[in-house]
Amino acid sequence: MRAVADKPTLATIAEAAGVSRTTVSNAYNRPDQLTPQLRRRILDVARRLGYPGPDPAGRRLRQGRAGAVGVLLTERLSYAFADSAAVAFLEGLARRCEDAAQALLLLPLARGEEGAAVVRQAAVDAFCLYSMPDVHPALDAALERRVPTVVVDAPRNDAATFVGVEDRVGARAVAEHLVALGHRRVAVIVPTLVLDGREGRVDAERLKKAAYHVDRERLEGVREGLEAAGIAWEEVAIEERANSQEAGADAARVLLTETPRPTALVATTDQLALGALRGARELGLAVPADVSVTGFDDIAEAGRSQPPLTTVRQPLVQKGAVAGDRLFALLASEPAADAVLPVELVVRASTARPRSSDSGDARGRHEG
Amino acid sequence: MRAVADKPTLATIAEAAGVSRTTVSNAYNRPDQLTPQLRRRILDVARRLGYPGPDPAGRRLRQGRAGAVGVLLTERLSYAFADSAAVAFLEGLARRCEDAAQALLLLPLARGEEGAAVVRQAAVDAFCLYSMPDVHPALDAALERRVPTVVVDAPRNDAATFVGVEDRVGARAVAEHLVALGHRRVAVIVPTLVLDGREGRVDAERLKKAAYHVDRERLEGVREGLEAAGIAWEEVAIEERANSQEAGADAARVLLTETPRPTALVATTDQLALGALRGARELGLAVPADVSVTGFDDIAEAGRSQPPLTTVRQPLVQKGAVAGDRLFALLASEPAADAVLPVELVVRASTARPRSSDSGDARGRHEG
DNA sequence: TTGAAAGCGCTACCAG
DNA sequence: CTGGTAGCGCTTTCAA
Repeated sequence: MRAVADKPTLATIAEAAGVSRTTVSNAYNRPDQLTPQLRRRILDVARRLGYPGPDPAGRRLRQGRAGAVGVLLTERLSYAFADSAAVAFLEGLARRCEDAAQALLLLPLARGEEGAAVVRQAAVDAFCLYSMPDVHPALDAALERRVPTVVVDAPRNDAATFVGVEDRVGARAVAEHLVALGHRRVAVIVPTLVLDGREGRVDAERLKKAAYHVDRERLEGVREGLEAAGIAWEEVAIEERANSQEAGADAARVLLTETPRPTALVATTDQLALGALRGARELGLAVPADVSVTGFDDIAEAGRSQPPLTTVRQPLVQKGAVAGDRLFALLASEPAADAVLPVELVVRASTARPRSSDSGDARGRHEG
Repeated sequence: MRAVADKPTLATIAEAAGVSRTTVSNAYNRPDQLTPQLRRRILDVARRLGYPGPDPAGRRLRQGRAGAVGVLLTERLSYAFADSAAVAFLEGLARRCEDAAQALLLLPLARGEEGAAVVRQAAVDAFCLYSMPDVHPALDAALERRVPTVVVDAPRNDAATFVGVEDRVGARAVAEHLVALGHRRVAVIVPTLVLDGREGRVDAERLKKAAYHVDRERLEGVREGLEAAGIAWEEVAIEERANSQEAGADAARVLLTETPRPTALVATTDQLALGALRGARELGLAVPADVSVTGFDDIAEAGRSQPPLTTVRQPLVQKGAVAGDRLFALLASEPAADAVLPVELVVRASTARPRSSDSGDARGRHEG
């Protein structure tokens, strides 16, 4: 007497239906290989015994394909969902996955060895690494798996196809735009540069430790744009904050209550910029009359804020779609070239000439 | 001579290192079971041979656990990422998954048999079904898997734990709020009710076909609130649109150019309501002076719009976290009771008394 | 159209 | 601390 309590398997059904395991398997996966009546009979037996269909684990092992793409997002998975840019990227990637009937395995990214273990054990055919820090155990673990891998934004790696945007070009364009308007006293707000999550003023040493390629590029772009106009980078105040609107507002409050007050705030993400807009308003400052504010990314909300945000548009959804294209090309053993997508300065109403009394930075020198 | 080109497996490494497969396995999974030197030697051999570590598929089969939770989102996966409410839900769910070191397998939801196949083949330990239509092949496929399952929002099912919110209560509160302000001519905007994606005016027949429990509940709540004030439900105009701001603006333009013009627009999602705000503005109508607008969900943007949106707050992130709690309780063979989370009417600046000339619906009768 | 045999790559168990 | 054995549940030949 066999134990009825055991979970039924293909063999259970085969025996109960008086056919071979092959036939049961075919009933599920190749309906054309057996008569409809037999198929029906087998499926009925399966239902009666509570058989949930062929166990994916067995099939996976046998077929050698997982049917899923692994995704590593920046750092904490839950943070990614609070970041419009990451979500828009996922939207694009998901479109391609839908077309290919592939699932998206989002991996939780614990710091340290544990995070690496999750990646090593992930049942995936490929990896998509989105905006990861330069060094991270999970990153190495993914690369060691030697499956087709696409890196989005960072870090660039010989073993993986790269998809990114012209971060530096965009940031420089923002700086040049402000300079052209006559701004000389510019302050910068960036998302936390290092995994320690520290917030506050960024000094040269801290800058060197910046863990994300994207942050470094955008800062470098701003620097190029300002220095080209003869503005000393060392004197530009940089505040780092968690990448949220609340934090952006806080950074703006800090920067805008310093003397001399900056005439322009360059945030390297729209989230921070939208927060800065609010922070300025809370101080009773008008944007752009009292202070100009710029962002980066052009998330949907950037075009709807009051005032609408001057920012750098990067094709977020398209970036996800391109990453998906590259991934599936790789999976099909086709070549997948790196892609660097163009950005575009979008001038809206959050930037304007500084008040004439504010232009130049002479007063700043006096008070400094 | 064995083919060197073959992908290395545990056995390959074991042979090359002159140890058993067990020992190699232990080197990866139970470092404390062998001397550091031996472990190091084995790992070196593995690296040299390009062995990417134990294949997850084999382990899965052996251990019987997948290490992932399957998620089915509404309809198209890519649409979900464009829906702030769904994204906030995912944020909450992701938090719990991180804590449990479980991955999130997002399944692409093709219509028809193909969609069901994806679900049947998904390597997961549990399912979370988020706001699915009443009938969908993938839904049945998930339930047939007989793994722990949590249904969020809909459809309620005996085989799964339910997590939802007081949709009807919230919608009724909105209607009562408007009625209390003196509104009599109210029009409604809902997301597309049926999977055919049709947009436009909703008649009684169409209403009966509504595929989503949430939509039905919210409409029912509005109806209750209006009828309690003696407003005839049959005369309330209902427009259905894709759940985007653009579509909401379009619906508002249609409704607000009809005669008599409604004095209040009730949208059953914030996305639609935010669009309606814009639609009204584009017609040169002031909110709330000329027309009141309400939403549902209280997504982040609802508090930042111009004017800030009167809406019903549902705890989106918390809903995801609770779903995760239930899921992991189920996985631990613990009881997991249904949860219906409370909602709260949040009155902001998008609602006000109608102009005195507009109050009552007498004029409407004349013109109709 | 059906069935028998042969593993896919791994880990749990138990004996040394 | 190490190794041999025995499957996990499935699909894919190939032969009948």
